[in-house]
Amino acid sequence: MDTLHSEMSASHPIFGNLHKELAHEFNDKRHIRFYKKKQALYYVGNPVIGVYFIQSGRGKVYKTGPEGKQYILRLANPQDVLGLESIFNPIPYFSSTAEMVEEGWVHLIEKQTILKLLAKDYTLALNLMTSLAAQIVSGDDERVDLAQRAVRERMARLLVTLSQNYGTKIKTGIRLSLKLSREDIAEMIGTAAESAIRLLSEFREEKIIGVEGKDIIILDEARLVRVANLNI
Amino acid sequence: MDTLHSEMSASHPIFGNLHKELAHEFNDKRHIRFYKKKQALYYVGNPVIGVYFIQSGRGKVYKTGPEGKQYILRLANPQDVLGLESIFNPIPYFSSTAEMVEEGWVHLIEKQTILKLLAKDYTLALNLMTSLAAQIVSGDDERVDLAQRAVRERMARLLVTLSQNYGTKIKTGIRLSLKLSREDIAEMIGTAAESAIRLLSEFREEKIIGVEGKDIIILDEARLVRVANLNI
DNA sequence: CTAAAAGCCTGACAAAAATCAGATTGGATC
DNA sequence: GATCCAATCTGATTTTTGTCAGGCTTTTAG
Repeated sequence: MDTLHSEMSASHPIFGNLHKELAHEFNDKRHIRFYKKKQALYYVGNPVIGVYFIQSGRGKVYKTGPEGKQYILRLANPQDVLGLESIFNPIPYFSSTAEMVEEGWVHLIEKQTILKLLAKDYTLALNLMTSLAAQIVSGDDERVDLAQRAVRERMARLLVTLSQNYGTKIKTGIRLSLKLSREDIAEMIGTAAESAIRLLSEFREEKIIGVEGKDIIILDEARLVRVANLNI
Repeated sequence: MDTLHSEMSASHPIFGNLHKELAHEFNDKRHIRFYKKKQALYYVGNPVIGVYFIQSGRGKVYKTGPEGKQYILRLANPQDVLGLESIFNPIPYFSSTAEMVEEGWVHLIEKQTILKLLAKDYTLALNLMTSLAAQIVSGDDERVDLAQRAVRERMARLLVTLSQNYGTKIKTGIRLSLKLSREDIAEMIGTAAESAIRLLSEFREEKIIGVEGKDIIILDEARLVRVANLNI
């Protein structure tokens, strides 16, 4: 099957630009597996095995707070790598849980494979550090948002970010076909599901977005950016 | 002067364990400078020059939110390195601002020095990734806190964390001699200064802490941990 | 197909925290 | 020591957001 034999793309932000032989070694060492929706890649507290490369489908990484409520730290698209922070963290257990939001094929790359290749190719180290650094910077931004912005702003900002990363242009605007529940959306901005629902209804009444089942259509992106109060 | 000629410790989490010759090269390439209280090491948006190693004194790293209010992302002790996430972030500008809270000596290690040494010693890359990963994990924890915990819990948690990292044991408890204003404290947990003051007064009435000027004495750590609702 | 469950939505109310206003203290400066 | 300015503190009020309760709709499972 095609999916099983595909090589890692040369232009990939982490695994691209590696020496030919290393790239091949990488491909030999991968374990590939199909995950269903809601199936976990790894659980918080479990021993770290390696990192997960999403070939198809979508994942989410979350932590559970004191009252048992999830907080979604990041979403993962095809080509994204999950669990990086855990393999380098001194504590050898996963610091979060990852599960699929949409089913798909996922490669497991074992920790020792990464470490072995790291020692051989300096490019991989640089790529990994770049990826980790980007994760820190976006996490820092989100912390400022959580600390200082109202829920309405955070929701607007989330929709803007999601539409940039996962949206597809259609005649009337930008379509978001993420299979996220209202609860998931609420958990991405740290609010109650009811508040998230209310806000989406408000945005709908204000003609900023349209809703078609689970899909959200961004109708007035400029307005949304204004609500998000982003100074980009 | 002693301070100027000290070598980087062999046991340092980032610069320790390097090959002898590299360690020496490192020491040659450092720029060392004295910074006064409130003096900035770098500003958000400025081009990245390198990373900053705190030899003595204390620093804080912060971002400014939409209403001009600061959010303090992390404090830095002697031996800590600031600006790592910015030198590997693809965008070549600092993503935050860093300034001294207490005066001290700080080494600037230029970006190209780091990159050059990285290519030669795989240990440095591992150390750096470990440091970045730890930063991600603690940032993730704080995001969950901001999203799901009440201000009172966050304040308790902050005091616990600060006492662990910066506290000194005295007869009556643990003394925190950070020169932080109430506003600074509020900005570390994302609340208004008034709320922070009120909470500290509450804790004082409840005999959980004592206040002597800017110093805070943790009188009842067990109780504080309970208020923080930490499941460690 | 039908029942049961899960998810979505809305209103009413309660709680948490921000804002505003003013009083008091403390430290720096002359 | 007297004065000024900033930081701290407290109370009153408003705003925001969470919680609870109930109805409706869509999926899922048998």
